[in-house]
Amino acid sequence: MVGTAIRTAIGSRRASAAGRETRERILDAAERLFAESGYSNVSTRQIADEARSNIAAAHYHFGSKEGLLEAVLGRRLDGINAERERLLTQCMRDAGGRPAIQDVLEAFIGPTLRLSKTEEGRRFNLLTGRASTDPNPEVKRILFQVYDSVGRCFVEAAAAACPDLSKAELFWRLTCVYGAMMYIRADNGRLQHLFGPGFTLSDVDGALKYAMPFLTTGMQAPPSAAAAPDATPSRREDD
Amino acid sequence: MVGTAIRTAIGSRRASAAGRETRERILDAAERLFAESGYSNVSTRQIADEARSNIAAAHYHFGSKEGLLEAVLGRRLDGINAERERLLTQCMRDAGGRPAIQDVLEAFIGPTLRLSKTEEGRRFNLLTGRASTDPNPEVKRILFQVYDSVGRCFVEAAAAACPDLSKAELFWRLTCVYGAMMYIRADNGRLQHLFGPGFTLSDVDGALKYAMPFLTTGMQAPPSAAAAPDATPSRREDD
DNA sequence: GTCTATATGTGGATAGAC
DNA sequence: GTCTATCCACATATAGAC
Repeated sequence: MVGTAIRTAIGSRRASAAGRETRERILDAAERLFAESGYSNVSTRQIADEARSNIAAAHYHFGSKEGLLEAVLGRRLDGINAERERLLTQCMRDAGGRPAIQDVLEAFIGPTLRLSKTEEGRRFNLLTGRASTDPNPEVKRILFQVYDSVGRCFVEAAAAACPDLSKAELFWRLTCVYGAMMYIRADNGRLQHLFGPGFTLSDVDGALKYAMPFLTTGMQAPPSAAAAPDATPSRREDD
Repeated sequence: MVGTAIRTAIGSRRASAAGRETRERILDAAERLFAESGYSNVSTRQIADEARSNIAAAHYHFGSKEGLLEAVLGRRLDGINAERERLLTQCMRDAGGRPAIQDVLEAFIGPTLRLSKTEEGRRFNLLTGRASTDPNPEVKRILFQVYDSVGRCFVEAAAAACPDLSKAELFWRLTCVYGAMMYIRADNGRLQHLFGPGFTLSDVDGALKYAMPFLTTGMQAPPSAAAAPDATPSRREDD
């Protein structure tokens, strides 16, 4: 509705020690509360209170609640996603355009999973994991924008790593990969509830040791057309 | 906050043709709107309008917005989850306690994926997929309650199908399975956006043909301890 | 840049007529 | 059972003093 909010406030911000501190406190508070309760369930009031500031300051710095979410995401994702793209490009180049799928998965998923080694990183993963299925159009728009570039790199690299998969099969397999990655990040507690105490999705080593091989093996499954029951058993056209 | 809402209204409901019609119209409207926008982003007013009724009627029949969500979920899940449990129990029994993992996955995931064959089933999957990462405590409580029993059946059957996996490894693999299943249901449009037109998660045949084998193969990966780099290559203790 | 006070809208829930 | 009218809490956003 008010998409044309005052972005000038952001552009005209100049170095001011006190100002930057407030700004960062608001970002920290927003990140924490968005992660805990979800974008739509948190008010700018709560954020301002948590930041020991007030609503007006939040609007002064970020123009709107939407702009605040954008800033919260950009603050961390700009760096993370640049690294993921760099790793993806590099493993493509190192392998002469035919990377191993485990390297591609590691480049795309590894950096995000490892975020959970710190408490604030874990919180940020919770935020993005929950946001990934948020129906709010504002949230969707921002996510599509922030993840578009790295997502394209990933699909391209995965396609190069699995040249004998049809585009349809790649689509479904990468959906499963995305799903697993986001579910780990969103950490909804379902499996912990079923498995009892002692199991946690925040265990980065467990994720790398157990989830990554699951996904790698799944990606390496033979193409479904060739694996169909009673179908031509051995002939395939490439590779 | 108001968890002790008037449940008597539900209990005291007796057969009344006009009443039941209104009730069903409200459930239909709530299901549609919850699926579209998420529980927290829909007001009871919108639901009442969509049902060509009013807020008071919704509160009369369901006591609260929370009670309404509970009824929306129960209406379909009671049947679906009973069927899933029946299938899981059956494939355990048929295999003498050692079922094939693909049968377990099919029993647990198949019935929900096939819901998407109808438009209203697809909408319902959207609703539950989005709800699965909803941070709202009301939503979490209801989901845990509605899925607890079938979830335990599934974990038990999966453990029986994969006896050589440690509990930790099973935990992580089933997390991946859950993640893929929920991501397909939540259908956030990310992969369609990256793959372009012609690809859709509503394609039930595609899901069964491509996603299920991915998950089955992942579950069948050798245990990670034995698959560790440069580790003992062939000796394993069971099976 | 930061605040208080406020404008303006909408949320869930209920009272009470019919 | 169904409705209108209403209570009250809280949302985003802004005006204007400092």
